[in-house]
Amino acid sequence: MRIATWNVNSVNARLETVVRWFEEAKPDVVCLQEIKCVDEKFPSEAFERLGYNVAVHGQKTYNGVALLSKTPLEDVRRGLPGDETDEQARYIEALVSGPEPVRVASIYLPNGNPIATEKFAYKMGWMSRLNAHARDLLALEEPFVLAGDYNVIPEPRDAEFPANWTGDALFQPESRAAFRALKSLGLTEAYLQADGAPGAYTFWDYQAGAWQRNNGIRIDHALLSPQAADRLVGVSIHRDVRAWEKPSDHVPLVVELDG
DNA sequence: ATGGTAGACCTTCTA
Repeated sequence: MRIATWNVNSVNARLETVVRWFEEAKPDVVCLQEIKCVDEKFPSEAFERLGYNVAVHGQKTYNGVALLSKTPLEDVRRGLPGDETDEQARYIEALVSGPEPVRVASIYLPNGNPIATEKFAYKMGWMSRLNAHARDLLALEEPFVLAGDYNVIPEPRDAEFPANWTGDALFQPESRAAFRALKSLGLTEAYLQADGAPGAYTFWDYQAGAWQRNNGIRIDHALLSPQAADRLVGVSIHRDVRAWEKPSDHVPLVVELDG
């Protein structure tokens, strides 16, 4: 089964592009981020027409995440546990049913810029809560995939111009350490399993000709539980989508699991 | 050092 993650930068502004990609890539499960709409404005019918079940955790104007699946979504959880006062819609998780069920989460980790503000503190707090939740999920000893826009550049090789990101929340030592800490819990980064080559970027800014200059970064990631990692067959980045008409600034990352 | 673009929405915020 193919599980994809894609920050679409407004699902309604991007609908034509998103539907086209669904038709071409035929993913089984998709984690969307930055849908930028409330639940009622999510274009569910467009995806249901393609045979997907839909679960949404939306928000007005900002953020918003969704899960789409060919098989029914059960046990849906909206919001990252650990802070009842957090109103930002950045996490949705569900059990993807089927002969070999997989729990899947769509993650939109806070950007955190500028550093030295409450935004960076929020990012670090969010990563700490994600770590705690991942520990809880690992205790279940089930296959699960945490996929999304992590807003973390893990290593210098994950940026075309790493020096440009000095002082940016995406490349701060604390952000990178928190990402490493997640992996240290026993999660497998799908990327490293299948493709260790540098330059495998997932984001190119709209500004300053970043795409034309290949000024990209790798910030969309998929972390797998041991039970999911055992089923990992491959990973691909749909880089060509960045050159389509009216593209998102992110491209889809697709993880293939056996079964 | 600045500004460049995109989206939601209404004037500025987020990225």
